Amino acid sequence: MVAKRPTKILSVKDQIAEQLRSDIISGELAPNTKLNEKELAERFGLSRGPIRDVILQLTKEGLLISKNNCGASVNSLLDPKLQKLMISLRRNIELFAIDQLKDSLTEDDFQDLENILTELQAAFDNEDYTEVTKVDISFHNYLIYKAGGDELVNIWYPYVMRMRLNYKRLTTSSACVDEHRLILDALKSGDINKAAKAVKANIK
Amino acid sequence: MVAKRPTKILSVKDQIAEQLRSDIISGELAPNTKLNEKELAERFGLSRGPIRDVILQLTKEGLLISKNNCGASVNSLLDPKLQKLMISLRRNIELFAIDQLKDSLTEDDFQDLENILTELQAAFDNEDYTEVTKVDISFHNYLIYKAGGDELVNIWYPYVMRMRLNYKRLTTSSACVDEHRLILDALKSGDINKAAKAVKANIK
DNA sequence: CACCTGTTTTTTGTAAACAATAAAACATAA
DNA sequence: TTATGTTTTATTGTTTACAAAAAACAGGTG
Repeated sequence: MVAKRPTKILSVKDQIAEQLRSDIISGELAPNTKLNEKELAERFGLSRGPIRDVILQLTKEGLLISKNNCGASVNSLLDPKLQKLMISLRRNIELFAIDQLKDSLTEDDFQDLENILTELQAAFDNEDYTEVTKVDISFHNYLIYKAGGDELVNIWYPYVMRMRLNYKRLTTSSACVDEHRLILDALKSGDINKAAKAVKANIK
Repeated sequence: MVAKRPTKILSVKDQIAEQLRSDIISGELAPNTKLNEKELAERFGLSRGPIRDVILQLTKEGLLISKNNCGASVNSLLDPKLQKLMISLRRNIELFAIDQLKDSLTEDDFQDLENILTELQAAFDNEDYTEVTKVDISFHNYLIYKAGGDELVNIWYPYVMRMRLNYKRLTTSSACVDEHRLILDALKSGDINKAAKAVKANIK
């Protein structure tokens, strides 16, 4: 049998979560917007059960905020102090990942990362900034997962999402692509310090 | 009207979550134990709905691990590398909290913290180590909440719980009380550096 | 005996009805 | 007009029933 890259199967809930995250990141769902379970259920053609699960999940990720018997709404922007803390925490995690990956990245990995960069550039060219954000995240996610699996992704992901809330309008400059190019090239050349520097420069 | 400290009202789900956390921390629910929704529902005298919510919540906290259509089980111990990372992250958060609290702690706060220390000592004397853990956490939680509210607590809490999994059997030494005493005294004297040092020494 | 295959059983995922709580609208009295 | 208390409405929390998936089991085949 041919070795095939496993195609990612997403559960219903994961797909809905993904969609809501996009809506929040894109600004379609502005901070403090109240989410109505019934409406969401109708929108996605489901019952309220799975919707409630997704809401709980996004609440734990910090994108939503829920109060007992009062429903959930889109969280507001982070206090600047907390945002600085989060940047520091996320850097800490990503630098850890880089360090772990020192010698374990294969040619296949580099190819995957190259492909992601291509997608990133394409998203820019299409001016699809929601997609840019998603691809950007997927680049980092690739490294984080490779370094620490689901466990590490789970502690990292909330920071990324929470921070994105604060950067609604991504600086449209394609500096984003360049920054990730720097990271990838440093990794390819095996220069960990350079990679670490590039990562630090990218997370801000 | 007399100023009264607001009594904490816990939702049904929060109480169940609390109980399950205790069971996991105490070791009653060992790593890799599979949780059955129906059994849990019967144990707590509820239907499966709220139980599922709690399971999802504890999964996000890292105490449980869930797979689609396969249920949830108690998470296993952290890889030592990841544990080191988590210690570093948690220190980062708690040092931030100390820094924020520099000038904002009141006499009431100090009294509250003193009371917690008294509870901690009492739990030790009773050799109720599950309670010790809970009170220990509540001490830190007090500071974290004071410094950054629910937002900060939410990013901090998972680290604490996840780390506790690794320290099943708390070193029974009452050094724990002393360590927290050091933190509190440093805070009282307004010596931030000393407080920071004491916190670092306590998180390990 | 190992291995595969189809069936039964158990468990989780989803849907829909019901109960309880909170928000809103309204009426009443100071 | 404002404040308070009541009724109505809307929304969330919970239960129950049903559908789908996974696990356990049994029988047949090499």
